[in-house]
Amino acid sequence: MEYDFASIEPKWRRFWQEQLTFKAQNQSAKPKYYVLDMFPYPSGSGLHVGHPLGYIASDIHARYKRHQGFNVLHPMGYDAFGLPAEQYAIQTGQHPSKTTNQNIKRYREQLDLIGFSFDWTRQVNTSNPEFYRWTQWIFVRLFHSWYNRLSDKAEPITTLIDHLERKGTQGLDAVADEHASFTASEWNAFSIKEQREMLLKFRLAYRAETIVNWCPGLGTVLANDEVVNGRSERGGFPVEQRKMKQWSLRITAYAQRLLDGLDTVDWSDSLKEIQRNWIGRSEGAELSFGVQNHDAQIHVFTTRPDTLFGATFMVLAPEHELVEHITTAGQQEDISSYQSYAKARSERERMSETKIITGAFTGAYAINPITKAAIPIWISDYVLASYGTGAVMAVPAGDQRDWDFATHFHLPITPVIQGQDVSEGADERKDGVMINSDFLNGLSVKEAIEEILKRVEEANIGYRKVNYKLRDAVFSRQRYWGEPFPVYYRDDIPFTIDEDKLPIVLPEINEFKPTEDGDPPLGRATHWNWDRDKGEVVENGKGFPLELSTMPGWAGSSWYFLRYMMDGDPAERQKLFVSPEAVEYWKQVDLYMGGAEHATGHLLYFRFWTKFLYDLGFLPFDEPAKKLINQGMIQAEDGQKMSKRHGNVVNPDDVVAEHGADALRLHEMFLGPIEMHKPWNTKGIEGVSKFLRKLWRLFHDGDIVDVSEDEPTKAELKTLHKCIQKVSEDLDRFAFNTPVSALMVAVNELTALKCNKRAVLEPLTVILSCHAPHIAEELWSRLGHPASISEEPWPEANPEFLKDDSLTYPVSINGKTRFHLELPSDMVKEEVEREVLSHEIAQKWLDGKTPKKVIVVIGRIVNVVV
RNA sequence: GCGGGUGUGGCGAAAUUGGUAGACGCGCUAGACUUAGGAUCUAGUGCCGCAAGGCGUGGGGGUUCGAGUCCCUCCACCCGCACCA
Repeated sequence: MEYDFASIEPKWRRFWQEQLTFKAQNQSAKPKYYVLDMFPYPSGSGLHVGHPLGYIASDIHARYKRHQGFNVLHPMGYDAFGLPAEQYAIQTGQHPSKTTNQNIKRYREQLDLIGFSFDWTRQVNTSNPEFYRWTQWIFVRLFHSWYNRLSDKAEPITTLIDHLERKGTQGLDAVADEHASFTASEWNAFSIKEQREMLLKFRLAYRAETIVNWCPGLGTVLANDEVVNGRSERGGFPVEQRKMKQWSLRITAYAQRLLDGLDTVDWSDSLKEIQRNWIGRSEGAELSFGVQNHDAQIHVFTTRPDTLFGATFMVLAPEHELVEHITTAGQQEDISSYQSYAKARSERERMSETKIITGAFTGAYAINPITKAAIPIWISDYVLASYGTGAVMAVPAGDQRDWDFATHFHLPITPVIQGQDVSEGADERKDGVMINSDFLNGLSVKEAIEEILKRVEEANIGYRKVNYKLRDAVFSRQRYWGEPFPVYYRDDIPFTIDEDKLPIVLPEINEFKPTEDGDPPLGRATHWNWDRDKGEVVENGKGFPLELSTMPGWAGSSWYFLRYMMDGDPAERQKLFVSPEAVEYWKQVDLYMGGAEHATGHLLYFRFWTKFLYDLGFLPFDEPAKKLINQGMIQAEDGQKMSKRHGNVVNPDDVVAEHGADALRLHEMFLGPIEMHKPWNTKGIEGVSKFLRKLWRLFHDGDIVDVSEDEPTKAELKTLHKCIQKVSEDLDRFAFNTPVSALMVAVNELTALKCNKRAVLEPLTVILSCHAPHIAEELWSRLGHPASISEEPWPEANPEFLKDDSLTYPVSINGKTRFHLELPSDMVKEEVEREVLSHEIAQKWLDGKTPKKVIVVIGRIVNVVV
C-alpha cells in the first residue's frame, strides 16, 4: 500500500483533539516554553497559503521544544473586533458578531486541517465579553494612573492627588499635557470640576482636544500608524487633520523605556530600527524667545543650540496658538489667507509638494534671548504643529529647509561655523570652529553646545531637552464593533464605571451607521446592560451620558498573550485578567511569530501595555516577547500579493486535499528562509510529496510494515547522526527550511542503503515529527509504540558516528597547484595537528626539498609554501 | 535624503566560527520498467570547451596560504521613515 495521507492525516488530527494531546499544564515540573503566533483577524475571505507560514514555523518550534522536555504553551485565538465586519454590517445589516462568528468557524476549520499543536482550550476572542471585560478593566487602570518621572514608572492617580494636596506641583515631575504650576492651597481651592480637569492632563488614558487624523470615509479618527501616505490603512480613504476631543493613551511617557527595552530583546535589527525611528529620540534644548512689544514667549526646540547666533528668523506652524496674538494689523490679511491655504492643503499634497516654499510674515519680531537681536516671525507649513513646540528658530546657514525659505523670501543668512559655504545651499556640518557668535567664537561645535547650554540654563531662558517624534495614541473610534468605553460623563467630565460592574457589554442596535446628530453608532443604543435612563451607574437616580466611542482594534491585542496563560478555572478567570501564579510561571513569550507590518502598531502598543502592567505590579517582566521572528509574505506565482481582489489566492484546503497537510507544511518551509518574501510555487510541492512516499517505503514491504531489528551498519548510523545533528542545529537557530533538506538527504541515503532498521528509523521518525507530524505519528504507531510521538525525547547526535574513515585533502603549493591526498581520519587528527605529517608529505612531493612554511587546517587543507 | 536588508546556476535555494561553492528540491537531458506515463527507478545537469584546461557567488579594489563569508568603494533591487527643527 502506498502512503495514503487522506486516511492517515484526519485520523491523527482527531486523535490529538480527542486526547487533548497539546493541552498545556499550568503545574509542571518541566521548564516552561511559550510559543505565540500573532492571532488572526478572521476576515471573510478565509486563509490563503501565506497565512499559515508563520504558524507552521512556530508549530515546528513548539513541537521541537516538547521533544526536548519543555512544558510548551502554544495557543491560538482571534482578534475579532475590526472594521471589515462593521463595514459589511453597514451594507447588509448583518450583525458583525454573526459575520465574525461565521468567519471564526471557517478559520478554525482551515487551521484544523494543517495539524497544528495548538492548545485550543485556552483560545481567546477579543470580542467576547469574558475577554473584553479585562480590556475595559486595563483601560480603567490607565485612566487612574499617571507617570511619575521621579520613580520612572506609572503610579496610581491617588499618589498624584496626595502630592498635589500636600505640595501642589512643587517637587512634582510628571508626564503631562502642559507644564502647570500651582500650590497646594490653590489645588485645594479648586472646584471638583477644576481638579478633575487638571487630573486629565496627567492620566495615562485621557480625553483632550487634540489634532487627530479624521477619516471622513470611515467616519472615525485613526491613530498615526493607521494612516499610510495620508490615507487610511483600511480602505484607503483620505485622512485629514482635525482638532477634536478624543481619548488618547499617554504612550509618550514610555518613549525612553520603549527605546531602552529594545536592547534587551532578540528581535531583528530592522524591526528594532523601525521602532527606534518611529519613537524618534533627539537630544537638544528648548529655548524661549520673547516677542517685541508683547509679553508672549515663543518656545522652540533645537538640536543645535550652538547655532543660536545664526538664527535670523523664526517660523511658527500655521496652527500655532500664538499666531493670532502676535500678528500685526497690517499683516493680518496675509496671515489669515495663508492659514486657510495651509488648512485646505491636504496631508497628501503637503507631503508630495515639499519643494514648494510657502509662508507669510506675521509682522512681529522675536527677541533672541542672548543677543537681544530682533528677528522676524514667519509662519509656514514646513513647521509641524505636532512636533517639538510647533516653532523653530531658523538657522538658514545650517539647515536646508531654513536656507530654502530664507532664499525664497530674501531673509539674511549668517554662517556660524568657519568655512561654512552657504552660496548654493545650507552647510549642515556638525563640526568646526564657531564664528559670528560672540562669546562662542573660537570654540568647537561640541564646546559651543556645552557653553551655550550653560548660559541659557543660568539665565533661565532654556534647558536641555530630549524630544521624541512618538505621539500619544488616539484611542477612541467612532465605530460600533469594538470595546465600549467603561466611561460616563458628569458635567462633561469623564468618570469610569466601577470595575465590579464590568464588562460594559456592547449593546444591540438596529443600524450600524452614525446617528442623524453625528453621534457614533452607539448613540442609537437604547438598552445597554443597564438602563441608561434609570442611570444605574450613577448617583442620585439621574442618568448621565455614556461614552459613545469604542476602542481601536489594537486594544485587545495589546494584552491577549497574558490571557492565554490562564487555564480553564472559571473562578480564577473571574478574579483578574491573569492570575499571578500563571504569569509567574509562564513569564515572557519565548518565541513570538508574526508579520513585520505590525512594527509601529501592535508591537509598540503590546510593549507599552506590558510595561504599564509591570509598573502596577501585575507582571514580573516588562518586555512581552524575548524573541520575535517576522515571517515573510507568500506572494502569488507572479510575485503579486495574494488577495481575493487579484484572484490569485491559493487555498490551503485545496493543497491539503491534493497533497496532504504534511506536504503543505514541508513545502511551505522548504520554499526558503522564514523571514523572506517568496512566491508560492505549486510545482515544487511534488518534491516533498515524493520524499514522503520514499520515507513511507523505507518502513514497508508492499502492504506490510517491514522493520528489521538488526544492528545498523556504520554507514547507516552516519547517515542518521548527520541528519540528527543538522536538524537539531538548524532548529536551534530557527532555520526551518534546511531541516527539510537534511531529512531528504537522509531518506535518499537510507533508501540507497536499503536500510529498514528500527534503530535508525525510530530516531528519524522523532526528528521528522516537527515538520510532518501526521506521517510521523502513523509510522510511530506502526513501529508498535502507543501514541503519541509528540513527547518522545529528542535523539542526540553522537559524534562517534560522524567521523570519516578517510578524507581527501586538496593540497596546494604556493597557493597554486593542487594535489589530492587521502588520509585516514584518525591520522589527521593526531598527526596533522602537530604539523609533523604535513611536513613529511610536503617533502615527499617536493622531492625532498624542505618547505618554508606548511599551513595546516585541521581536517581540511594543507598549503605548502616553498 | 535618512535607516535597515538583499544580491550565489534556467528557478527556489545550501554553505553555522574564512577552508573542496552550488547540498536539497524544481526544471531539463538520457536511459530502464511499462499498452501507456504527468507513476517509479538509474545516470547526468554552474558556465565556456571535443578535450586538456579555463572561468565562476552584483562590479572594482584590499587583507589572507586561502574570501560567498572579513575590510573599503561603487552599482542594482526590496522594506521602513520621510519637511522631526
